Amino acid sequence: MNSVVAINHRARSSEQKALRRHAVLETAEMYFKEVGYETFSMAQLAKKAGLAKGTLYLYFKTREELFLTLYEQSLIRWSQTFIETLSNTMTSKAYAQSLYKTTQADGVFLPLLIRLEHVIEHNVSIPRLVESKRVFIHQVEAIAEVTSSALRLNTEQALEVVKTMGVLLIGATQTDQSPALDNEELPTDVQHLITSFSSEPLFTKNAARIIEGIRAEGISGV
Amino acid sequence: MNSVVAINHRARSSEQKALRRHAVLETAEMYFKEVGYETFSMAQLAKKAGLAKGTLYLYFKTREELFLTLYEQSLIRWSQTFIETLSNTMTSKAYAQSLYKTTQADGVFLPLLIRLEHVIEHNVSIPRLVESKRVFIHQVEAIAEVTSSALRLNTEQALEVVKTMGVLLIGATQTDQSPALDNEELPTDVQHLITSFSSEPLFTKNAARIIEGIRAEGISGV
DNA sequence: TATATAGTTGACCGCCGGTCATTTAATATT
DNA sequence: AATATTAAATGACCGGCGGTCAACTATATA
Repeated sequence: MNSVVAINHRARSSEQKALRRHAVLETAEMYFKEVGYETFSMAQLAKKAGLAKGTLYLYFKTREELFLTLYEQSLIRWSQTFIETLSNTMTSKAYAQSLYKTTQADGVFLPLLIRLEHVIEHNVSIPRLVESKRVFIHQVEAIAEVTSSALRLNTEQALEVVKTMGVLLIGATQTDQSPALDNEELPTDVQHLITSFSSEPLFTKNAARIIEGIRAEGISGV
Repeated sequence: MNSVVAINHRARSSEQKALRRHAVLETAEMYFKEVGYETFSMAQLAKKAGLAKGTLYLYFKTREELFLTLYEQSLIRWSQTFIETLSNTMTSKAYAQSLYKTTQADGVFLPLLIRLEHVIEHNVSIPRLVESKRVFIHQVEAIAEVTSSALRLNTEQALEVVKTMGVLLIGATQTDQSPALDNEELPTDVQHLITSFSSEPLFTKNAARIIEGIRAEGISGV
């Protein structure tokens, strides 16, 4: 039940506070993976972390600032993982597949990315938002640099690819968020619709089209 | 305050009930345009509609079923508008621009589309969900048919274009959902980021790339 | 006018995110 | 060792949420 193992009693030094904050984030991530964004409650998190609800608000101003922190962590974590999968010469398809696969493997990144702009950012202080955007800029630039050599594009093109992949990813994985209707309670026409919106081919096919489009524009000088 | 003009007293016939339901939906749409999805409350809606809260639940099982209905209405409305803008021979760019412009013009369609799969569909009965999916299928097919002649693509290609445009639209307009920070309280690097994610060029550029990609695949027989 | 039917109501429920006076553990001072 | 000081932690409390349902009452019928 109690996931706060680092500190048993009061956190006094800033070091101890950082540890406690970290422990809360770990518990929150586990809990989030269990129940998802909408069901996640601060009272439940407090219980799971072995703290009182009020204590959570000593470490995070709002529920959304907590989620923004989780998002940042997952963005950084995923970026590193993705970059490690990139080699010096790749096809657009291989690039897109690796991007898709690594985002899917991280159980936190995509669900938070999808909710970032229309939910999470709306209950967060402006300085905190600015800080988060800067983390985003930094990660995008890091990915763009490796993308440049992976796909043999100039810096500008690589940057556009990375930004566009993010956009496409959000759109393509939207369908994965539908309620799980494992059983065969759906009529065949609707089942067919759902399979035709399968996110994996939807993403990889169009990612390749976009990358090739950007590459072609670079050649012709558009 | 009271937007229910059609019926002053009890709705007894199924006709009157339909009228009242319709009046509630109209009030809900106005109210939604005012405050958006997260702030929208059933108690406030009841007040604005001049009804008791409990009465709303005679016409809609849940808040989400109400939103699903608003979404369906806006989908149908937008589809018709969009189809009317299509001519028999268009460039990919003109097609994409018209699609973008018409969705932006409808203040309800996009905000609900974005929340459809990960919020709205999760508190809705399965029969109602199936019904909604069928409306979606029908609209997609109608748009695909006109798209086919507008972009000179075969049926299959046109269908893929329409589905993909939806995905891209959701991704590209994500940034528009960020909190409005009109003033100059943001540092220039973050401002630059935001403008570089401007949804209009993001959508139209990549829409054109994807359409041309699909067209090219058709020619080469991929 | 009396009765039956069914549309409407709003007090009520459990739970939410968030607050803050109070408690109390850990440190500093004597 | 005893005491004073500090601030981390607490949890009762707040307003508001989506949703429910016994009671009420407007209307149609007899």
